Amino acid sequence: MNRRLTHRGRERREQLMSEATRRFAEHGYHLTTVGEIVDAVSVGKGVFYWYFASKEELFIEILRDAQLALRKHQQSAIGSEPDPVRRIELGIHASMRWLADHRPLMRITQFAVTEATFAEVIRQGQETAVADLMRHVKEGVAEGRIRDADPLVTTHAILGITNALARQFIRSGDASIDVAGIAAEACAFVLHGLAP
Amino acid sequence: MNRRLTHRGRERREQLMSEATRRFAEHGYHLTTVGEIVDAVSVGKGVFYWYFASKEELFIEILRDAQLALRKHQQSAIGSEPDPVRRIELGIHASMRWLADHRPLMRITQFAVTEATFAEVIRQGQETAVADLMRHVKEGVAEGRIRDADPLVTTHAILGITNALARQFIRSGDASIDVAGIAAEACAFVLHGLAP
Amino acid sequence: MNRRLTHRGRERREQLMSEATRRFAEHGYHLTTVGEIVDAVSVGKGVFYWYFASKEELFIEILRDAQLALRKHQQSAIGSEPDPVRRIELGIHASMRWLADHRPLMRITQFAVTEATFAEVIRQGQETAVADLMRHVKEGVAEGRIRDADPLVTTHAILGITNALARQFIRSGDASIDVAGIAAEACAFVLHGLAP
Amino acid sequence: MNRRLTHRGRERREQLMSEATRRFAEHGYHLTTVGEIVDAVSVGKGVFYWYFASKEELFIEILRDAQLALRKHQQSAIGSEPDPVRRIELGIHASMRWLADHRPLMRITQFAVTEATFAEVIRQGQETAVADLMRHVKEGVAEGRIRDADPLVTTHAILGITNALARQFIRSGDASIDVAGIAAEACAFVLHGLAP
DNA sequence: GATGAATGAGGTTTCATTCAT
DNA sequence: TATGAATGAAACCTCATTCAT
Repeated sequence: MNRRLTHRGRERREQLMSEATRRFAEHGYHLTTVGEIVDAVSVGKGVFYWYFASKEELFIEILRDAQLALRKHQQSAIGSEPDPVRRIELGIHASMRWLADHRPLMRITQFAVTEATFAEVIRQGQETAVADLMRHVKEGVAEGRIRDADPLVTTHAILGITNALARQFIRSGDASIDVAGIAAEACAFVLHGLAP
Repeated sequence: MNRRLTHRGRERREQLMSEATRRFAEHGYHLTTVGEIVDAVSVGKGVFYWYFASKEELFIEILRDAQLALRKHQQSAIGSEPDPVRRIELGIHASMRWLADHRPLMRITQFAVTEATFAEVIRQGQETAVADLMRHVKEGVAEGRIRDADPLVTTHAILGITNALARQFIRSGDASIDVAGIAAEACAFVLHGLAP
Repeated sequence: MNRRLTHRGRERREQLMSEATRRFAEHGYHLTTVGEIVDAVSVGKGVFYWYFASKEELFIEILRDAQLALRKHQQSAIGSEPDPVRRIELGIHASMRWLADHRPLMRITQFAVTEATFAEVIRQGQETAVADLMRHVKEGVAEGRIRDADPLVTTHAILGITNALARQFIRSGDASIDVAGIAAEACAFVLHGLAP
Repeated sequence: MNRRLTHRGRERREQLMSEATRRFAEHGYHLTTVGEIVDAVSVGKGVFYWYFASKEELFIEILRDAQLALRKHQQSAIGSEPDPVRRIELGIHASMRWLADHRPLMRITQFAVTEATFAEVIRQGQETAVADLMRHVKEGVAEGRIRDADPLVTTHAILGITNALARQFIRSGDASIDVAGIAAEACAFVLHGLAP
């Protein structure tokens, strides 16, 4: 499946990926058929298998790309900010922004979490995300800026809030949503919890 | 499907549901076949369709039962506690306990979230859960015990933390996990966020 | 695939096997499709997979049955004949008779020889056939009734003649062929070669 | 497909044929794909169809070439030997030698026998081989050197032995096999059968 | 109540062949 | 000559559901 592609080939491939992404997001992996995808792009079925080894492999590729892109977006947002707490805030804002800009990928990832087939890919992505974030948490604890609790739990709590709010408030296609506002509320909760 | 069942009939039905629950949790909805379920219970396919209108209906029933049971468990744990913050804590502990005791149902619910087919059922359950919790939050805000932010967001943040930690730390079959400890950490984060 | 079958079920299964045998013999394994077979029997595709795990498994079953049946036929023809040379003659006659009566199975076996997929099954059948025949050959050599050459080669030579003549003279559907005559000529050649 | 080819063109063509021969011999006709062949030779699919009208035509060409080459080899080995029995012996030796030197072609021929598609080609080759050999047999009978049986049957018996022993003892890639020895045993059997 | 049998649309994938470049 | 891309029929197989017994 590592073909050398012409310009036209690269375009086709991306066309198929984007159509597949849309449909996977809308109906999930199992209810999306290869037939639908190729019909939507108006090509024969063979084309699909010219560019992708299988439906599963395509899904995994989409998934990996998404994880990579989100991470890159976070890193570029955080830059070289020295304050660990500030880094966490920047990360939350960046994630929220990216998820809002790539809703289908958000849904695909959420779906993949529930399928044993993709567990390994998800696990790797999670692991990286946790490692990235936990670094900031530990540093914050060391500097006395963050409550001294189990950093792994703290990390998962932060991720949990971010994802839950993203899922709830920016899942739908409604573009008018105040993404920055949601991110700000997430940050506030992360920083203070329920404390008034 | 509202049959009057004999004693033996009720047993069969429950046997099928429990087997289905186990398999849905392990392989997901789509990869679990009716054939597998009836084979595992050693009955013919006709039996399945005697008790359930369809695979989908069965799944929905499992889902509804789970949501109901979790809610009951929470309510009985909260009792008539007057302090809203304390009620939230009790709710978190109860949820964590119940999820740990019903891991397959936790996984099934997580799966259902991603399927359009079950969106409505999930939405209803969520709505109830949010309403239940938000009552405490609003009361806490009114009493000045809780930071005055959008109560809906706050509610989802609390749910997000609870679910994320449950998913992460209670998902596996490992029975030796310190459920109460996880719940306590969740409460701590909910109450203080990162604040030291 | 070890189902308990009803009477009707057993009939269906045999109907499918016999239709498949006919077609495998006529067009070979690859050019015979499951669709053709079930259409010829006027059932849905699922029926095929209810009775057989796969097209390949069905083919193997036909093959094994054929090998077994031919061997039984040979053994019952040979009975307890004490003379090893006579046993060989009886075996040749029996083989020729059976092959003439089961032409499709003859063709299927000949086809299977050329497919790596079925090599193992064929090898086992061959091994048994060689062992059966070689016993007579060795005994004949010991009694001075058979030329003292490598018994394995001698055995394969006898099998080679039998199969070649069967293939050539009784392959076609022409029922008027003098099977016993062919068998007699095969025996004559086996006994004397070209010697006048 | 009767193109005038450049030198390089002829080389390409032979390269494709030799790769195809190898693969047809190893996996059979149906399981060998045009894609595999062109990939192995590192050319595009178009090249294949530039040199050959179809996969089938290619196979037939390989088959015809093989039959022709074997026949030439036999004839040159027999030369102008006057003794018909000796000619048969020389033919057996030559066949065995050639088959040992061209194992893939031996396998391809054996496969082709079982496919209706190639029946005609095989029939023609067989016919020629039978005619060639039968001439010697008839002459031998006329000279009283060969038992007076149906010459057609005798001819097929000789071919049957030769092919069976070749198949059994020369099929594998094992180069250490005593080809001349096998041929000698084949001749012995042909000359005397089982007679001591 | 219960079973084995049957359905058949629909799933993923393959592959000989053709075509535009 | 040569390639990558495209075709699309057809292959094998699955499975929710229904039905006759």
